[in-house]
Order: sequence, then C-alpha cells, then structure tokens
Amino acid sequence: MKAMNLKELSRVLGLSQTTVSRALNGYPEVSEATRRRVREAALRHDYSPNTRAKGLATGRTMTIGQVVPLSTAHQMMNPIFADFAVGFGEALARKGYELVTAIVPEEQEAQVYRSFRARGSVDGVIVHGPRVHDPRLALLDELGLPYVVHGRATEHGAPYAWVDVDNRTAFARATDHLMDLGHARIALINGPEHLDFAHRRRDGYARALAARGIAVDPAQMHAVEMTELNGHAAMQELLALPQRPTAVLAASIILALGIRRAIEEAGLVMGRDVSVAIHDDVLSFLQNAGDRPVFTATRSSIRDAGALLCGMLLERIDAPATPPPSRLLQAELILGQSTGPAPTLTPQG
Amino acid sequence: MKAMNLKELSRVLGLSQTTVSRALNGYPEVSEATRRRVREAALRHDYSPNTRAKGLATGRTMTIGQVVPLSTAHQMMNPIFADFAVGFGEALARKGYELVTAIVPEEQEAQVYRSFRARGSVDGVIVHGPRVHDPRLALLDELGLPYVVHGRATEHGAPYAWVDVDNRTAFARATDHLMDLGHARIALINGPEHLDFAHRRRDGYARALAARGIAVDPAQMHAVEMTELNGHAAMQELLALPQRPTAVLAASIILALGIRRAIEEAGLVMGRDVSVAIHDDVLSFLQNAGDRPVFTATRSSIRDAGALLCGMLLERIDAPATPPPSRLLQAELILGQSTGPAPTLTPQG
DNA sequence: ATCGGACACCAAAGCGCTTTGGGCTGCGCC
DNA sequence: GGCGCAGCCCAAAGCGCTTTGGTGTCCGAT
Repeated sequence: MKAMNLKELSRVLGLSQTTVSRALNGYPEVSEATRRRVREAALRHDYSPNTRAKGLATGRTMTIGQVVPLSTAHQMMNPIFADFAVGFGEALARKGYELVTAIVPEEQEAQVYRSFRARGSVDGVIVHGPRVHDPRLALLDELGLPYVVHGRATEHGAPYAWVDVDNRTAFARATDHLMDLGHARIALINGPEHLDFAHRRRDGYARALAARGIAVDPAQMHAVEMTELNGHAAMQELLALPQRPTAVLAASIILALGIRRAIEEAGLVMGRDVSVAIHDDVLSFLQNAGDRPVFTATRSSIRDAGALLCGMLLERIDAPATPPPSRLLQAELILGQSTGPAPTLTPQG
Repeated sequence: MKAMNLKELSRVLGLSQTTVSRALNGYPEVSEATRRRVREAALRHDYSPNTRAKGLATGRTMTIGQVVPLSTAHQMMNPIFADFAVGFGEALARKGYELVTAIVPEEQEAQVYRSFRARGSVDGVIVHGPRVHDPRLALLDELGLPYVVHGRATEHGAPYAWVDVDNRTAFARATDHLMDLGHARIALINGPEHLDFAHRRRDGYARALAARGIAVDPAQMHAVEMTELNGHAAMQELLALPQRPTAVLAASIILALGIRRAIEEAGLVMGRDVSVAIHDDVLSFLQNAGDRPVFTATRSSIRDAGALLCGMLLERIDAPATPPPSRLLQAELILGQSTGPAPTLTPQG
C-alpha cells in the first residue's frame, strides 16, 4: 500500500499539482470552493505531504536536533533531560516540528553537529549542559547552525541565546537561609564543576558565606555526578569529618535522596541534626510538593525552561539576524521539612 | 556558506555525479584509485549526502520514530524512557539511523503513527508501555509500519516483535522469597494495571500467594503511577491498615523511595519491621548496587532491553516478511538490606 | 584484423514536493 | 470594440540524491 501523494491526489481531483499544493498551503490564488474541495479530498485519502520531498523543495527541514552525550556525565543528565525534553518536545510538536536525538559518545558530539550541518538534517539545535568554557558554541557559530543553550557558558565570547536559572542567586539565598537558621558549618554537595551551572552554584554559596565572614572549607565541598549513590558517598564522608557540617546544600534532589539515606543510616534526623537544602528541578517522578515539602529547596521547573527554549529557538531560526535573546529565571525558595535551626550543641565539636 | 553537495563535489573532481555517488557507496563499478580520490575529496570538503535527498531517492529514511505520550502516565515513564532511550539510541546511532521523538497528548498518538506513515518520515517505530489490550499494534499492522514492542500486549491477536522481562516469574519469585522469610501478609504496590507489565506482575504475585494457600487481599494491593509521592501515599495507607503488611512488593525503585520514606516516618525500620522487595530497572541515576544493595530486587536492565530492541527493529525493517522475533528476559533476584525475616510478633495483630 | 567482454565512467530520469512564470476567462471601463 | 485587470489555474524547473541504461576503451581470443 503506497502512501497517497500529490500527483495522485491532483489526478483524482482533476487539478494540477500546483493548485493542490497551493490550496493546502493556504495561498490566495485559489478559490475558496476549490480549497475546500481539496482539503476534504486530502483528508479523505489520508494525504500528508512527504516530509523529505517538502524539505528538499523548501530547504526547511522542520526538525530540531539535540545530542545527548554518552559519558559518565550522562548519568546525572538522563532524568533531567527527560523532563526537559517533555517541555521542549511538546512545544515543538505543537509547532509542527520534529525532534531528533543523537545519542553518541561524548567525543563524537562535535562530529554530530558537523554532520547535522553537512547533511542538512536540522534547522537548529539545542545545547545541553554547557560547560564554563564550551567549544560547542564556537563550533555552532562557525557552522552557522541556529542554536539555543539551556544554561550558560560563562567564557563564550560572542552573544548567544540562552535560558538559565539564576543559580548564583539561588544558592546564595539558600546559603543565607541556612545561616539565618544559625548554621555556620554548611557543606556543599555540587554537580561536576566544569559544568557552568555547578560553577555558578558554588560561586553563590561561596559569596554568601564570604559576605558573613565565613571561610569556605574545601573539606566541606564535594563536586560529583548527580546520582543517589554519589550523594550518599559524599554525605558519608562529610559525616565522618571531625568537624561535621550542621547543614548541607545539594545541587539536585537525586543527590539529596542519597544524602538523606546517609543521614538516617548514621542514626541522625534530617532537619534536626543535619539540615538539607536542595535545588529542585521539579522532576515529574520526584515531586517535592505539598504544604510542607520534604526538602527545603530553590525551585525552578526544568520543563518550563524547555518550553521557553523551544519558542526561543524557533524565533532564532525565523530571524537569525536579530540579536540573540536570553532569559534569566529566578528560582523560588520554598521551605520544607529538611531544614531547621542549627543544633545548639554541635556534636563532636 | 552553502553545504557542499554532490554536483559541486563531482565538478571539483572532474567526474560525473554517478561515479562519485557510486564511489562513496561502495559500488564495484569504480576503480579503487578513483574511489580513494573521491573519498579523500569528500572528507576534505566536509561532504555528506543530504539526508532528505537521499531518502527521497532511496525510499529509505534511516530514521526510527517513537512517541512519548503526554499524560498522567508520562510521569512514571520519563526516567525509565530516558534510560531505555540511551540503550536504544546508542545502538541506533551506531547503525547510522536517527531517532525522532514525538511528544504529544496521549489521544494524538494514533494520529502520529498515521502521519509517520503518510509523510513517510520513518522506517519503523518502537512502541512503549503496551497495554493489556493495545489498539496501537493493530493500527501499526494496518499501516504496514514495521515496529517492535518494549513489553507485550497480552490480548493482541497477531504475532509481533517484542522484548520483555518475565514479569510474572520475577514477581512470583520475589513473593516466594518473602514467604520463605516467613511473611504471610505481603502487600503489592504496583504500576497502573492496564499496562501489561503491571498486569503480569500482579498475576505473578497472586499466583505465588495462591500456591501457598494465601488469599489475596484487595486492601493490600495498590496500583498507582510510579512516582515517589504515590509510593509514599500508598505505603501510608498500608501502614494505617488494622492488619498492616509485614512485607511489600513494589513495581519500581521510584515507588520504593516513597515507600521507604513512609516506613521511616512511621518510626519503623525497613528490612526489620517491614520488608520491601522491588523490581529494579537499573536506572543510571538510582543504582541499587554494592555487595549488599539497599533493596532486595528482581533486576533487569532496561538499557540492555533498549539495545536489544534496536537490533530487532532493524532486522524487521530489512526483512519484513520473516516471522517476528521475540525475547523473554529473566530478571535476577538480588538480595539487599530491605528484606529480613518476618517479625515474630506482628504488631497490632 | 575482428570480435566479445571486462572495465571505468556518464547522461538523464525519477523520488515528491514547491515555486516561477506564465495562460485563459470574464468583467468593468474608456 | 479593445484594454486592463483580477481571479484561477497550469506546465515545468529545480531541490540533491540514486539508479537505469547506456557509451567508449582496452585487451585477449579467434
């Protein structure tokens, strides 16, 4: 069963391909009566224009590319990617675009962008997990491939389109909140700090401490890939410290799961013996919700960021010459059960 | 900067498009010397054949489609999808295929398959989260679109290609294990039971109980979408029961996170007061690993299933006439800290 | 010397669409 | 009556590739 095509449809209708094409694409040169007749026939015969042929003829592919690098780092990204992709992908589908995902070893990522360009398979791409210095942006600039970045790449010279959470402010606020509760020894369990967001989070944390004259202690800072196991291990190390922290700031709710486990295994109570504040991406399967959520958190929906970036990317594609837009989202601080006043008698010290 | 194309490349080389095309595609009608010269030039000029043009000419699109339905159910699927997609997508990329993902409201899923077919945008599709009776398979059969199913659709009449974990056996084994430990009141916190895998899991659980003469108690069975919050709520209900369970079987590690939280909030100890056994999909960000993993689990890697299904789908595309293959994977039972002997004095009862 | 057949290459058609550059009516107007 | 002008519609070119059906050359065999 071959799919219906333009030629066949126009033959059935007794019209030229030109007219049928124009009728379906809303050109004014065709009478309303004919247009209706054509539309109806297209529907009846289940006709949709062949994507490839249309792309060839128009030069537009109506697809957006994204590459998910396979690497140790993918572990942290997967669940976050997934929710981001839902926000992004839904908005994209609504506009009639398709989303192609390349899952390749990290070192092949540049190659994929090159091939996207050379084979003309996408109209634009979305860049995930930007690093502080990220060569991908320069490459995309060079290739002339429209792109938007989820996050920022601090050291990239040229302007580019991005949407980011104000990580610095968020972590400074969370740190302030903990200090307001009387905590002075606050640990940080961060994501990998070559990633821009983690870099900024540490910065916000460090600045807030410095502003109150508290020295940052390298022993209180961990930077690990954001898995439950890593959160657990990092927290165990922190608890074994002679000067163990009374509060912990964690870069993700997934880390926090492991952190909580370590706290409980040590016979301590989260929110009483050790306070925990996290950044919450509002993952669909791990909601930190309710009147009094489990975790005190700086919250910003990654799904919303996805939808926002989608709109931005399509704009860039339509008007590549305009200066690239950007958007800094503020995270809200929500108070949960995982934080409380600093213990008055710090144990062991 | 326009991308290099065949015409231009052949002009540069002083050869016909035919010869260049044949040289690159490995046809024998071209001398080795010429082939080398062409290959080298293609590399040097960053030439890759335009995907759409190639697709138009060959009728093969070299892309696989998947649709991720946006619905309440997506919440449970996201993180699992993500890891599956890594396994599938990596294998796919290795074969030179692309993966397009449509993220649409559930009720549009059929429409997407129709449009995949009508617009000729994919060579095949992968079907996620099959239901006990799943109309999608009949639709795909009718459309003549090659597909493979991750899981099974019990009531689908015709043969189809699938890879599934032996859910029934896995849950029967886990139930047996709990009974061997002396548990008699074993609850089930399952996924939504219109989904085939959840249906089979309940069946395995029920059969194992029945085999030892234990009646299944509807009050001890929950079927919810697999989020942390739902696991927590279901466990709270179970703990409030006059006859509360001494052990719980959970369909996912994500549910188990909420289950553990409810147990601890009730002042109980998991593995001592309440045993928990789960099914573990080996999610990258939530590993249940180590000598003595946190959770006793039936384990089967969803990533591996993805890679397996990829190979299967490509085979179906190449040889649509062969009888559809299938593969039933056995989950291994691993013992963790979350299970222990049934308390000798059951509290409250 | 002629022929058959590898061997190496090529021109042109065709994949299914959009779009350019018309053509043909029928109308109102001078 | 002729002209201009909408209003509708069409034939054909072109997007970048593969593939069919060749052509021309060179060589060994007859």
